[in-house]
Amino acid sequence: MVLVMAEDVFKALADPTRRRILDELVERDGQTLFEICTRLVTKHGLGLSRQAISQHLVVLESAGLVLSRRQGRYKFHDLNTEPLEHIVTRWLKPDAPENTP
Amino acid sequence: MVLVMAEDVFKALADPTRRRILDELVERDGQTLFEICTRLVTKHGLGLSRQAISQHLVVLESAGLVLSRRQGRYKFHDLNTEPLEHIVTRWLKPDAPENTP
DNA sequence: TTGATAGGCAAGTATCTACTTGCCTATGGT
DNA sequence: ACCATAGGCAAGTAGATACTTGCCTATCAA
Repeated sequence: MVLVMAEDVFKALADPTRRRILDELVERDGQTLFEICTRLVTKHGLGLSRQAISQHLVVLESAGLVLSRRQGRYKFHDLNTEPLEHIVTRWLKPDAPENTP
Repeated sequence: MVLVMAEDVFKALADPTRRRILDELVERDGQTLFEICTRLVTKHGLGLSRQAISQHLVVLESAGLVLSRRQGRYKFHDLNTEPLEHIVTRWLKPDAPENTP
């Protein structure tokens, strides 16, 4: 497993296009780059090139928010919500029961 | 109440210095700009000007993560964790977590 | 093989963002 | 009144970031 800093997670979430990509993967997991591209363009009206999406996926992977598995000439992308569950509790007061360590 | 977009919250959290400021406010609420400045410098070794911190506080306020109350020539800053509780659940599956492996 | 598909690499650009510097206003103490 | 403190405003700058364009490799199907 690759060591993922909270830094990377926050930076990955800072971009609206990357958040859209996560939205896409929540709706349908295991999409390829081209699938994500076409769905972002058609459903959200984003006029972005394939490379732009590809670079966003690299950022999301570095943050651990997306896991990819190669299969032939296809590369499928899966959402990984595990990094999301820790980053926010950092500032939540320990009075809430779900935040107590 | 000011309308706060999720966009602003994510952008506010993207900067490490702003996250440090939130850490400071978790530890001690109601600090002034100068208090935050000195504590960031002494405790975290950040060599930042007062204006830098001031501008960060503006961003945090716009995101709704910090609430400020003016009192004479002092302006006290309080942490508001309310925006943090919604932004992450966006990508967590709506059904019960951790029960479907 | 050839050709089409899926994806990656690298350089260039344009915009954004964090930070500084200098000057300004307002409040409180003496 | 004076002056120090607390903070804000605005312009400028250096670096980061999102996006494009062009070319390249790899896989599969005919």
